[in-house]
Amino acid sequence: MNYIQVMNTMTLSALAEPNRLHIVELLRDGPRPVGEIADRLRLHQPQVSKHLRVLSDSGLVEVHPIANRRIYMLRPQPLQELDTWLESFRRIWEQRFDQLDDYLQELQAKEGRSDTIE
Amino acid sequence: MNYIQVMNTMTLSALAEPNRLHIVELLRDGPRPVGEIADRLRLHQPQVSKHLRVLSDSGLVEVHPIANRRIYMLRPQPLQELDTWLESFRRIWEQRFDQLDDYLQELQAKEGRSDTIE
DNA sequence: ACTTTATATTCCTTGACAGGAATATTCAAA
DNA sequence: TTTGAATATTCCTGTCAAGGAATATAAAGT
Repeated sequence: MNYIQVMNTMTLSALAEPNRLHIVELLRDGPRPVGEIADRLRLHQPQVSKHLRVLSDSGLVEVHPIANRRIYMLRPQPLQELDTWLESFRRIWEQRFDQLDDYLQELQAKEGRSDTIE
Repeated sequence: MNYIQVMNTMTLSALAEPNRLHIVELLRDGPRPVGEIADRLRLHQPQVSKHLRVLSDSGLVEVHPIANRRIYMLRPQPLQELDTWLESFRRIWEQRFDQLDDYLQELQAKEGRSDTIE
């Protein structure tokens, strides 16, 4: 079977915001409580909470409440899906240089085949 | 050397728009002129042109004018960079289950070390 | 019971961006 | 050199999302 890869835009738009991308990159080094994220990225706590909510809604992070604090941690799944989606492009990177030629041949063939309009 | 992967948000926000993502997924199958993209995705030509401009600005596609038409084609680079960026997360997917424990240990160590405020 | 600490939520304003409609540009064909 | 086909651009409008400021909530310490 040849599954057609369709990508989820929620993941992409969550990552597209620079501060959120930074948060994700920070969490790559391990789980962090909200306050520490705010400190390290020099953001105000409320904005960090809001960004974390978006990341959480898109499944990119999960929370672990510990006492007073809430520890945020990366969830692999969405990034793995992104990886799988990219997989479907890898084969193309190799044949790349033939693509345009192929298209042109296809085009010529079509026009040579008949003079009438398709 | 251990390069810290930083990702470009232009690529991500270009891909985050559903119609643009569809265009990219369509171009995965080969180069296409604007009109055909519009037909296949049932979009109006002007919007397609506008989306293609965004994709072009972010380096995701390149144009090849052929007579009257302009053939758009994927450029591998931005997707490859995305792939490289994801690479930096792969190691995490394995140690994942230890992460939270590690963090808690770290936390305990810190608190056990002294009673004074840091 | 308060007070403090950590985090989340709400309200407001502003800017970016997507789609629609109309128009401009470019090239080819007659 | 006018006409037509393919594509790009402009202008307008509405929507949505991000940041700031203030406030709410929740748990811990005293």
